[in-house]
Amino acid sequence: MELESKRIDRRTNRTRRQLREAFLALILEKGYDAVTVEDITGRADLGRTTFYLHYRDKNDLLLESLEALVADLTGVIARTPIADWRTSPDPQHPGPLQLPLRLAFQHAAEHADLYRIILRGEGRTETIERIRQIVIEQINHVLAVRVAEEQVPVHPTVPPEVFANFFAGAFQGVLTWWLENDLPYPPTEIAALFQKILYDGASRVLGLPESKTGPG
Amino acid sequence: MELESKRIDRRTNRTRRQLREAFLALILEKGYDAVTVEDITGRADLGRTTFYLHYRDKNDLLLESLEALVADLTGVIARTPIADWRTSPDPQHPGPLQLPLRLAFQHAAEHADLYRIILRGEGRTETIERIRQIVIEQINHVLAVRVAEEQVPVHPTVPPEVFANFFAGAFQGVLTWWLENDLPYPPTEIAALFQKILYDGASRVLGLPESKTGPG
Amino acid sequence: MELESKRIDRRTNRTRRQLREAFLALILEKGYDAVTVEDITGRADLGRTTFYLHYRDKNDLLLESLEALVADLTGVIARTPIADWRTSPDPQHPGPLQLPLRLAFQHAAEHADLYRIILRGEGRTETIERIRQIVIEQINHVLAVRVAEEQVPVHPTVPPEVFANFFAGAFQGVLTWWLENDLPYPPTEIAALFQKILYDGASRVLGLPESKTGPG
Amino acid sequence: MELESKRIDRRTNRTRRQLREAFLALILEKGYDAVTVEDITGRADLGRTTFYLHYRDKNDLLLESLEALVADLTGVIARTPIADWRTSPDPQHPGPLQLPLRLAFQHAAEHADLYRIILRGEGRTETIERIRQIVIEQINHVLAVRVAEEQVPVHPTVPPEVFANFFAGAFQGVLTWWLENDLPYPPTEIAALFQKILYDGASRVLGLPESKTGPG
DNA sequence: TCCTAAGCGAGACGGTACGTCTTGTCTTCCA
DNA sequence: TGGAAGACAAGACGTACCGTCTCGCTTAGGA
Repeated sequence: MELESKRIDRRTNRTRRQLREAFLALILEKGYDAVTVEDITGRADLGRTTFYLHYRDKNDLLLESLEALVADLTGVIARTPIADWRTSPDPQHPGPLQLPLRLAFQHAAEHADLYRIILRGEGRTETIERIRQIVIEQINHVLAVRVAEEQVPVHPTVPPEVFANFFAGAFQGVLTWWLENDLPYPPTEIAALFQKILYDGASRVLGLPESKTGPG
Repeated sequence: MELESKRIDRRTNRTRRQLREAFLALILEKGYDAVTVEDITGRADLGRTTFYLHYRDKNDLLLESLEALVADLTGVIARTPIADWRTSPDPQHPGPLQLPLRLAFQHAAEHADLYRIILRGEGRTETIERIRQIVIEQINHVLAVRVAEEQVPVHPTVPPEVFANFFAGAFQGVLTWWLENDLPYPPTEIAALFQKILYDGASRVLGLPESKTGPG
Repeated sequence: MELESKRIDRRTNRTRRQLREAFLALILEKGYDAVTVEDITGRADLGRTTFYLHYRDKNDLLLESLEALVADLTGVIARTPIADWRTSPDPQHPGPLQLPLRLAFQHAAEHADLYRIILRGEGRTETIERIRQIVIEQINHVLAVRVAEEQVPVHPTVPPEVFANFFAGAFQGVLTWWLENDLPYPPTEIAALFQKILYDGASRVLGLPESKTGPG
Repeated sequence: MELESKRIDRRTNRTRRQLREAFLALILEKGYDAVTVEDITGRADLGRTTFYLHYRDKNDLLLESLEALVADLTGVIARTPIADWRTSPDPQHPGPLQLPLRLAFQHAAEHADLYRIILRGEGRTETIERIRQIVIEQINHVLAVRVAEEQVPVHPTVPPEVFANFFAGAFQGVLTWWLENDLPYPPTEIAALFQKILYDGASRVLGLPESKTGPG
């Protein structure tokens, strides 16, 4: 394993970091499309050739950062015992994905710039789609677990796919707004607000007269 | 009115339409970035120069279509009496925006290709953002009306902005999924599903144990 | 003949004159290459289409003027009896081409702007070459006449072609200088100076010690 | 010296030579105006971009060659001792500029193609004008020296400027004819013919009856 | 006096060339 | 051996003119 990276020159890491940082800064300044390779190497004080020594193109460089970020997030979530997902951090308001949601908001707060880049769709919308898929998979997983393990009678008034995309979209919407407005609430709180709307529904949240149908 | 359009050559409309159609088709085939002006004029059987006679650049051409679409949608909604918004089409399940939501899904069904282009973020994400803003404005408008006219006690357990972005994101999420999967439900039905999740909340929809808190 | 120009609108002449004058003025201002058809019609207060109604292209328009000029000059010369060529206007200093030379300088004075344009090589060097050829033909004609009619023993120390090109070049050189310096001498005088150098030779004109060889 | 040309890629010289040669060949084939940059790079087997890497435009490329040529010619003349100008190569027929004239014809013979291009007025007439000015300066220089150093009584029957332009024009005329007719005489001989006409005058050369006026 | 052929303007259109910009490859040199 | 410098090809861009064409308006001269 790792055969190819035998003995990486110390400079290599430095160079790659310079390129990465220059690029991210430039994206936030001018937008992905407007940034040229020459901009990046200029800002990083490197020759244009050097860029191609490390990355195939602009997108390759960005993906490196984004992949790392995605990996980090999924790692953080994977390291929490699934038993805690429902009740933690707040056993008063149990709900599936409580913990992962909070962790996601926290993760976004810690890497706000990168998340902004992603959510603005800068890195060719693929990444935003990647994250969407991760969210959807987690939801499907949880839904499946509920059916299988918890013996809940399955009467899906709403097709799981619709629900999952509703969830993922709402999450993206709230997260984007939160980041673009410079985190007006702490991560825990925005996570709680999100869950309140999601689980209780607009009718209760807004104090609307209840619909006449039951839960399905 | 129409003072500025003195006396337009009859050919003009034909030419612009050809360009528009060629471009939209090409975007769906190869994606916005990969389409060159020469591709467009080639497909439209026109000279490259002619393109620049009508549009400043690729984006200008796309925006024309998108602006028209947005204007059409807002027109459709504006023409419905606001009194019908809550109770129609289904007085059994009243809810603000019932009608506009259904109209939006119907509009998307009628212009599925264009909506796909927009929701994939092809036309430089500005348009997707435009639509988001329109949705958010409508929501804010309805929330304001409720407070002002209906004398509902205002106890916003959730800040309106958070709710609006939740709503807009969820809508975008469901709409995207629906279009990318070739409209697996009729517009009325997907609109109903969306409203069920939104108004009733995930807990009731999925049959989860209710949270212990009331509506706010 | 002239069947095609049945009934020429009076405007036509006016239009062509406007175009011609605008073009010549513009050439003197910016040089032939830099003048566009739009420049011309703009200056002439006409539509671009109208230009092509009368001329095939820029060069065609210029040629019209130049052809007229050349025709005029050859006409003027042709109308003088060849018997006068040698001795008039100054019988004291007889010399072939005395009269045509003076007429040419006078003609240039009367149409100084057009001649400037020609001699600067603006109208694609063809015209300058045309005039050169006319001069050379006249010289050859005179040389031939001398040999044939005057029974002069032919001992051409200098090949006629060389002499003719020497002559034509010298003429062009003096004429150009004269026009570019705003006619510092009257036509008669510059013609006389030219002939003095040409016929007497630099040695006598400059007071150099004579060459040891005779006339040939 | 040469500080600016730090370290030029070896390919550069090769590339520039290819471009130069392709261009000159094409000018002789189709004329300056009809040659496009793509023609040049096509012939030179280079990319169009590469052209702009080395030259600003077509004219810039041509000027490089022409400047070099002019510099070479003036260099050749400047290296001859001025004492030899009058009597060499032929002390029998002394005359100012004898040597430079012969050198000029020889130079033209060695670079016939380039001279043809110049004399046809291809390179925007500036260069032809440059050479004219050089000739005129040399003549003025010689005339001034004669007056100052040789104590010749100054009775300029002909203004020096007129004489200089006569000379320059005649030289251009003979040179052009000589080149366009593929050098029908060796350089030495055409130089001698030119000087014979110039110094002896047309009357003696053609065997005309002498004018009654003396040299001044 | 009408009416009709022309001159004319406006502008769409295809085409060619331009000069610029960015990309990615490759080569050579330097530390 | 990593990096800098820079030549090069490829190809898209947006602009500038060109010459052609069509469409209507205006106007002058013959019926």
